[in-house]
Amino acid sequence: MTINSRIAEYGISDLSKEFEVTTRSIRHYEDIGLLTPQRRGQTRIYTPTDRTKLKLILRGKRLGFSLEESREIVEMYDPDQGNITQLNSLLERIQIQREKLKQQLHDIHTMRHDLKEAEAVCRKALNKIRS
Amino acid sequence: MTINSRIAEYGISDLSKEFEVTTRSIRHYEDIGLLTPQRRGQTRIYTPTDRTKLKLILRGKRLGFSLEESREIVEMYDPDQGNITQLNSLLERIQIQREKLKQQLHDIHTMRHDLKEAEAVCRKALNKIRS
DNA sequence: ATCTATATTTACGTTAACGTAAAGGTAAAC
DNA sequence: GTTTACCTTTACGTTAACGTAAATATAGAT
Repeated sequence: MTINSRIAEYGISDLSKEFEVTTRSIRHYEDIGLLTPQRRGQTRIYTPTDRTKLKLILRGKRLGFSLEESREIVEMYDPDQGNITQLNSLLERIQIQREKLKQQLHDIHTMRHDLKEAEAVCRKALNKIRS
Repeated sequence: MTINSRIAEYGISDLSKEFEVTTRSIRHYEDIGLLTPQRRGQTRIYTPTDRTKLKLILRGKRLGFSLEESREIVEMYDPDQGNITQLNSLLERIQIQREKLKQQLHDIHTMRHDLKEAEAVCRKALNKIRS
């Protein structure tokens, strides 16, 4: 894909390489409506916004989000700023995400602590063997 | 399940209720060798160690770990403290887990920041409507 | 004794998130 | 002008992590 590098746009393999994800996956995200790139002919052209959305999806994946959960995140980045009801529902979902992240944060801290212990036990065992 | 409550053991539905997970899932974890409860007759009896392992599995799930990834964690809690090679490989895997958690931690912080921004935008839009 | 609750095994079904292969279009390079 | 390197669509396949249903066992309550 030779894409104009002065105005910001990307080909599918550009994104594929940058984020180390297959083109199949990127197309899949489009299939389910998470991405909606433009077309030049029949070739997909991605804007910086598309790129950011992809980044959000992949970050979600690293945190164990399903694609449906990531859809929420993506929609928060690119919200339907319509009426008050929608905005309030958005605020609510933001709050729910916060809670989830809080729980994950707690889990990570606990797991880090456990790993420290595991390492200590391990090192002790090694020392015992050496002596 | 009526289980002796002085010595610590649990029935499958005890654990199911405590951790809000189906008995099917608990049996599944046994099917793939993540749990190995004793039997009384043909009924499963879980020790505190089993319970802890289950807790580790579920914590892993909340962080998006696959069951195979959680197997690593479980085995760290209950290691084959055999030879030096095994202990060193264990130390290595502990380090790998650390890296992964570090990345997740970073992702969480970024996402929290993004959520804050999203909320701000949202509140601004609400204020604009009201005025 | 029989109802109720909970346990078991077996086995087929389901969903998400892609993988993979086939068949073809396009455009620059040699 | 034909290879090379991409791009496309279509469609069937795969894996993980259970769900769900059926048939059966057991133990305590009425």
